[in-house]
Amino acid sequence: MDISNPQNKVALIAGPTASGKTALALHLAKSGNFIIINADSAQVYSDLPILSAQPTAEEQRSVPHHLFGYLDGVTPCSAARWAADARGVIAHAHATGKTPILVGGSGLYIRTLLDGIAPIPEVTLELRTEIRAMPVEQAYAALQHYDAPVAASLAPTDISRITRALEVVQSTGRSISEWRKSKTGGIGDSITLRPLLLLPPRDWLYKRCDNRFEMMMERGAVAEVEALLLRNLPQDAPVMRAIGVPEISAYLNGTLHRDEAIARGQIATRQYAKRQFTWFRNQAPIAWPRIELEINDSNSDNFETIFQ
RNA sequence: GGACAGGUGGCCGAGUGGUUAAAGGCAGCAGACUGUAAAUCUGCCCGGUUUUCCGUACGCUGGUUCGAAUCCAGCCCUGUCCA
Repeated sequence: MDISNPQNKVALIAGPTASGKTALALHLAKSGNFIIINADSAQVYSDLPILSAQPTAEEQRSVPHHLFGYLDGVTPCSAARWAADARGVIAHAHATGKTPILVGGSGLYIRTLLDGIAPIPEVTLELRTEIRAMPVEQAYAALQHYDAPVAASLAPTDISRITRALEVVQSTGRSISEWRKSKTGGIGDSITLRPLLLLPPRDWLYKRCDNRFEMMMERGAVAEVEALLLRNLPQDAPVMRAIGVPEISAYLNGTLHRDEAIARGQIATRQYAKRQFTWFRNQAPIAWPRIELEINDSNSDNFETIFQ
């Protein structure tokens, strides 16, 4: 245990996209010996600094930032992968007397870091690719055959969960529901968490989503997607489905006009914010403080209590 | 001025006499959520406190019919074409 940081404090600022997390974290981080750690599943990729709304290079220089753009788009991230990486960064921060601030909107990632996750062995790329190539009906039928109870618990249309359950039984010979009876790797019990959930007014949030996407378009999002497309990554790679990539791709290949691409990108952003809102509102521990205010420069200081 | 085409629920768009509160899609709202989660999926979605209930509804007005979004007449509006 490190004497300079006896409490192993970890701050967390979570909330939907465009809720002002990044700015708030940066603002608060400047007041002390902090580092900022990304907790967003799209901001991990180096291919999308603009479209995934990573802090600017300048911002990243003002305070140490970690796990932003640290993976190449060919490497799909996962909750477990990110959690392991975050664990390492946090341990190092604590060892050097710094307090990490986790900032992000990926609820599952954050939960995995804190609570751990089922210790399921890595699934081979071959099997995974094979299973993901299956149409839903076929995948569901296969799951009914290999793991009927889990199949029964899932909607026959839920391709994402069906394929995961299927790849797990097929590669380990054991039901995913069995695996899930245990969780490993969570650090929640060994740290002092200072969480803060940002759940601002909906109309304010949506306006910011709209503005943000337009700003991205003006600041190079198109060129970013253009470069990404040249890489010919698989369509289902996480980077390829980041908000804005499909919309801007459609614009680039002439399927959509610029205005339509923007409108759709804005809608996708808002819908995503909405989903995150629902996640944090209902999935996060009730004890976590919820801030239902609009975050801005004039009230940011009020949240310094998060670090006390 | 004339000829066609068309006006459907917030938007797009099916429906051409009853089984239609009106397919489907979009947007919106609510929810789920353990390894690609910026993913994936579910419910609601004209109004009325639940309903096999009531009201209102397919440009407007009137008509035909047991019954009309669907047929007829007139009017208004939109698009394309001819003048």
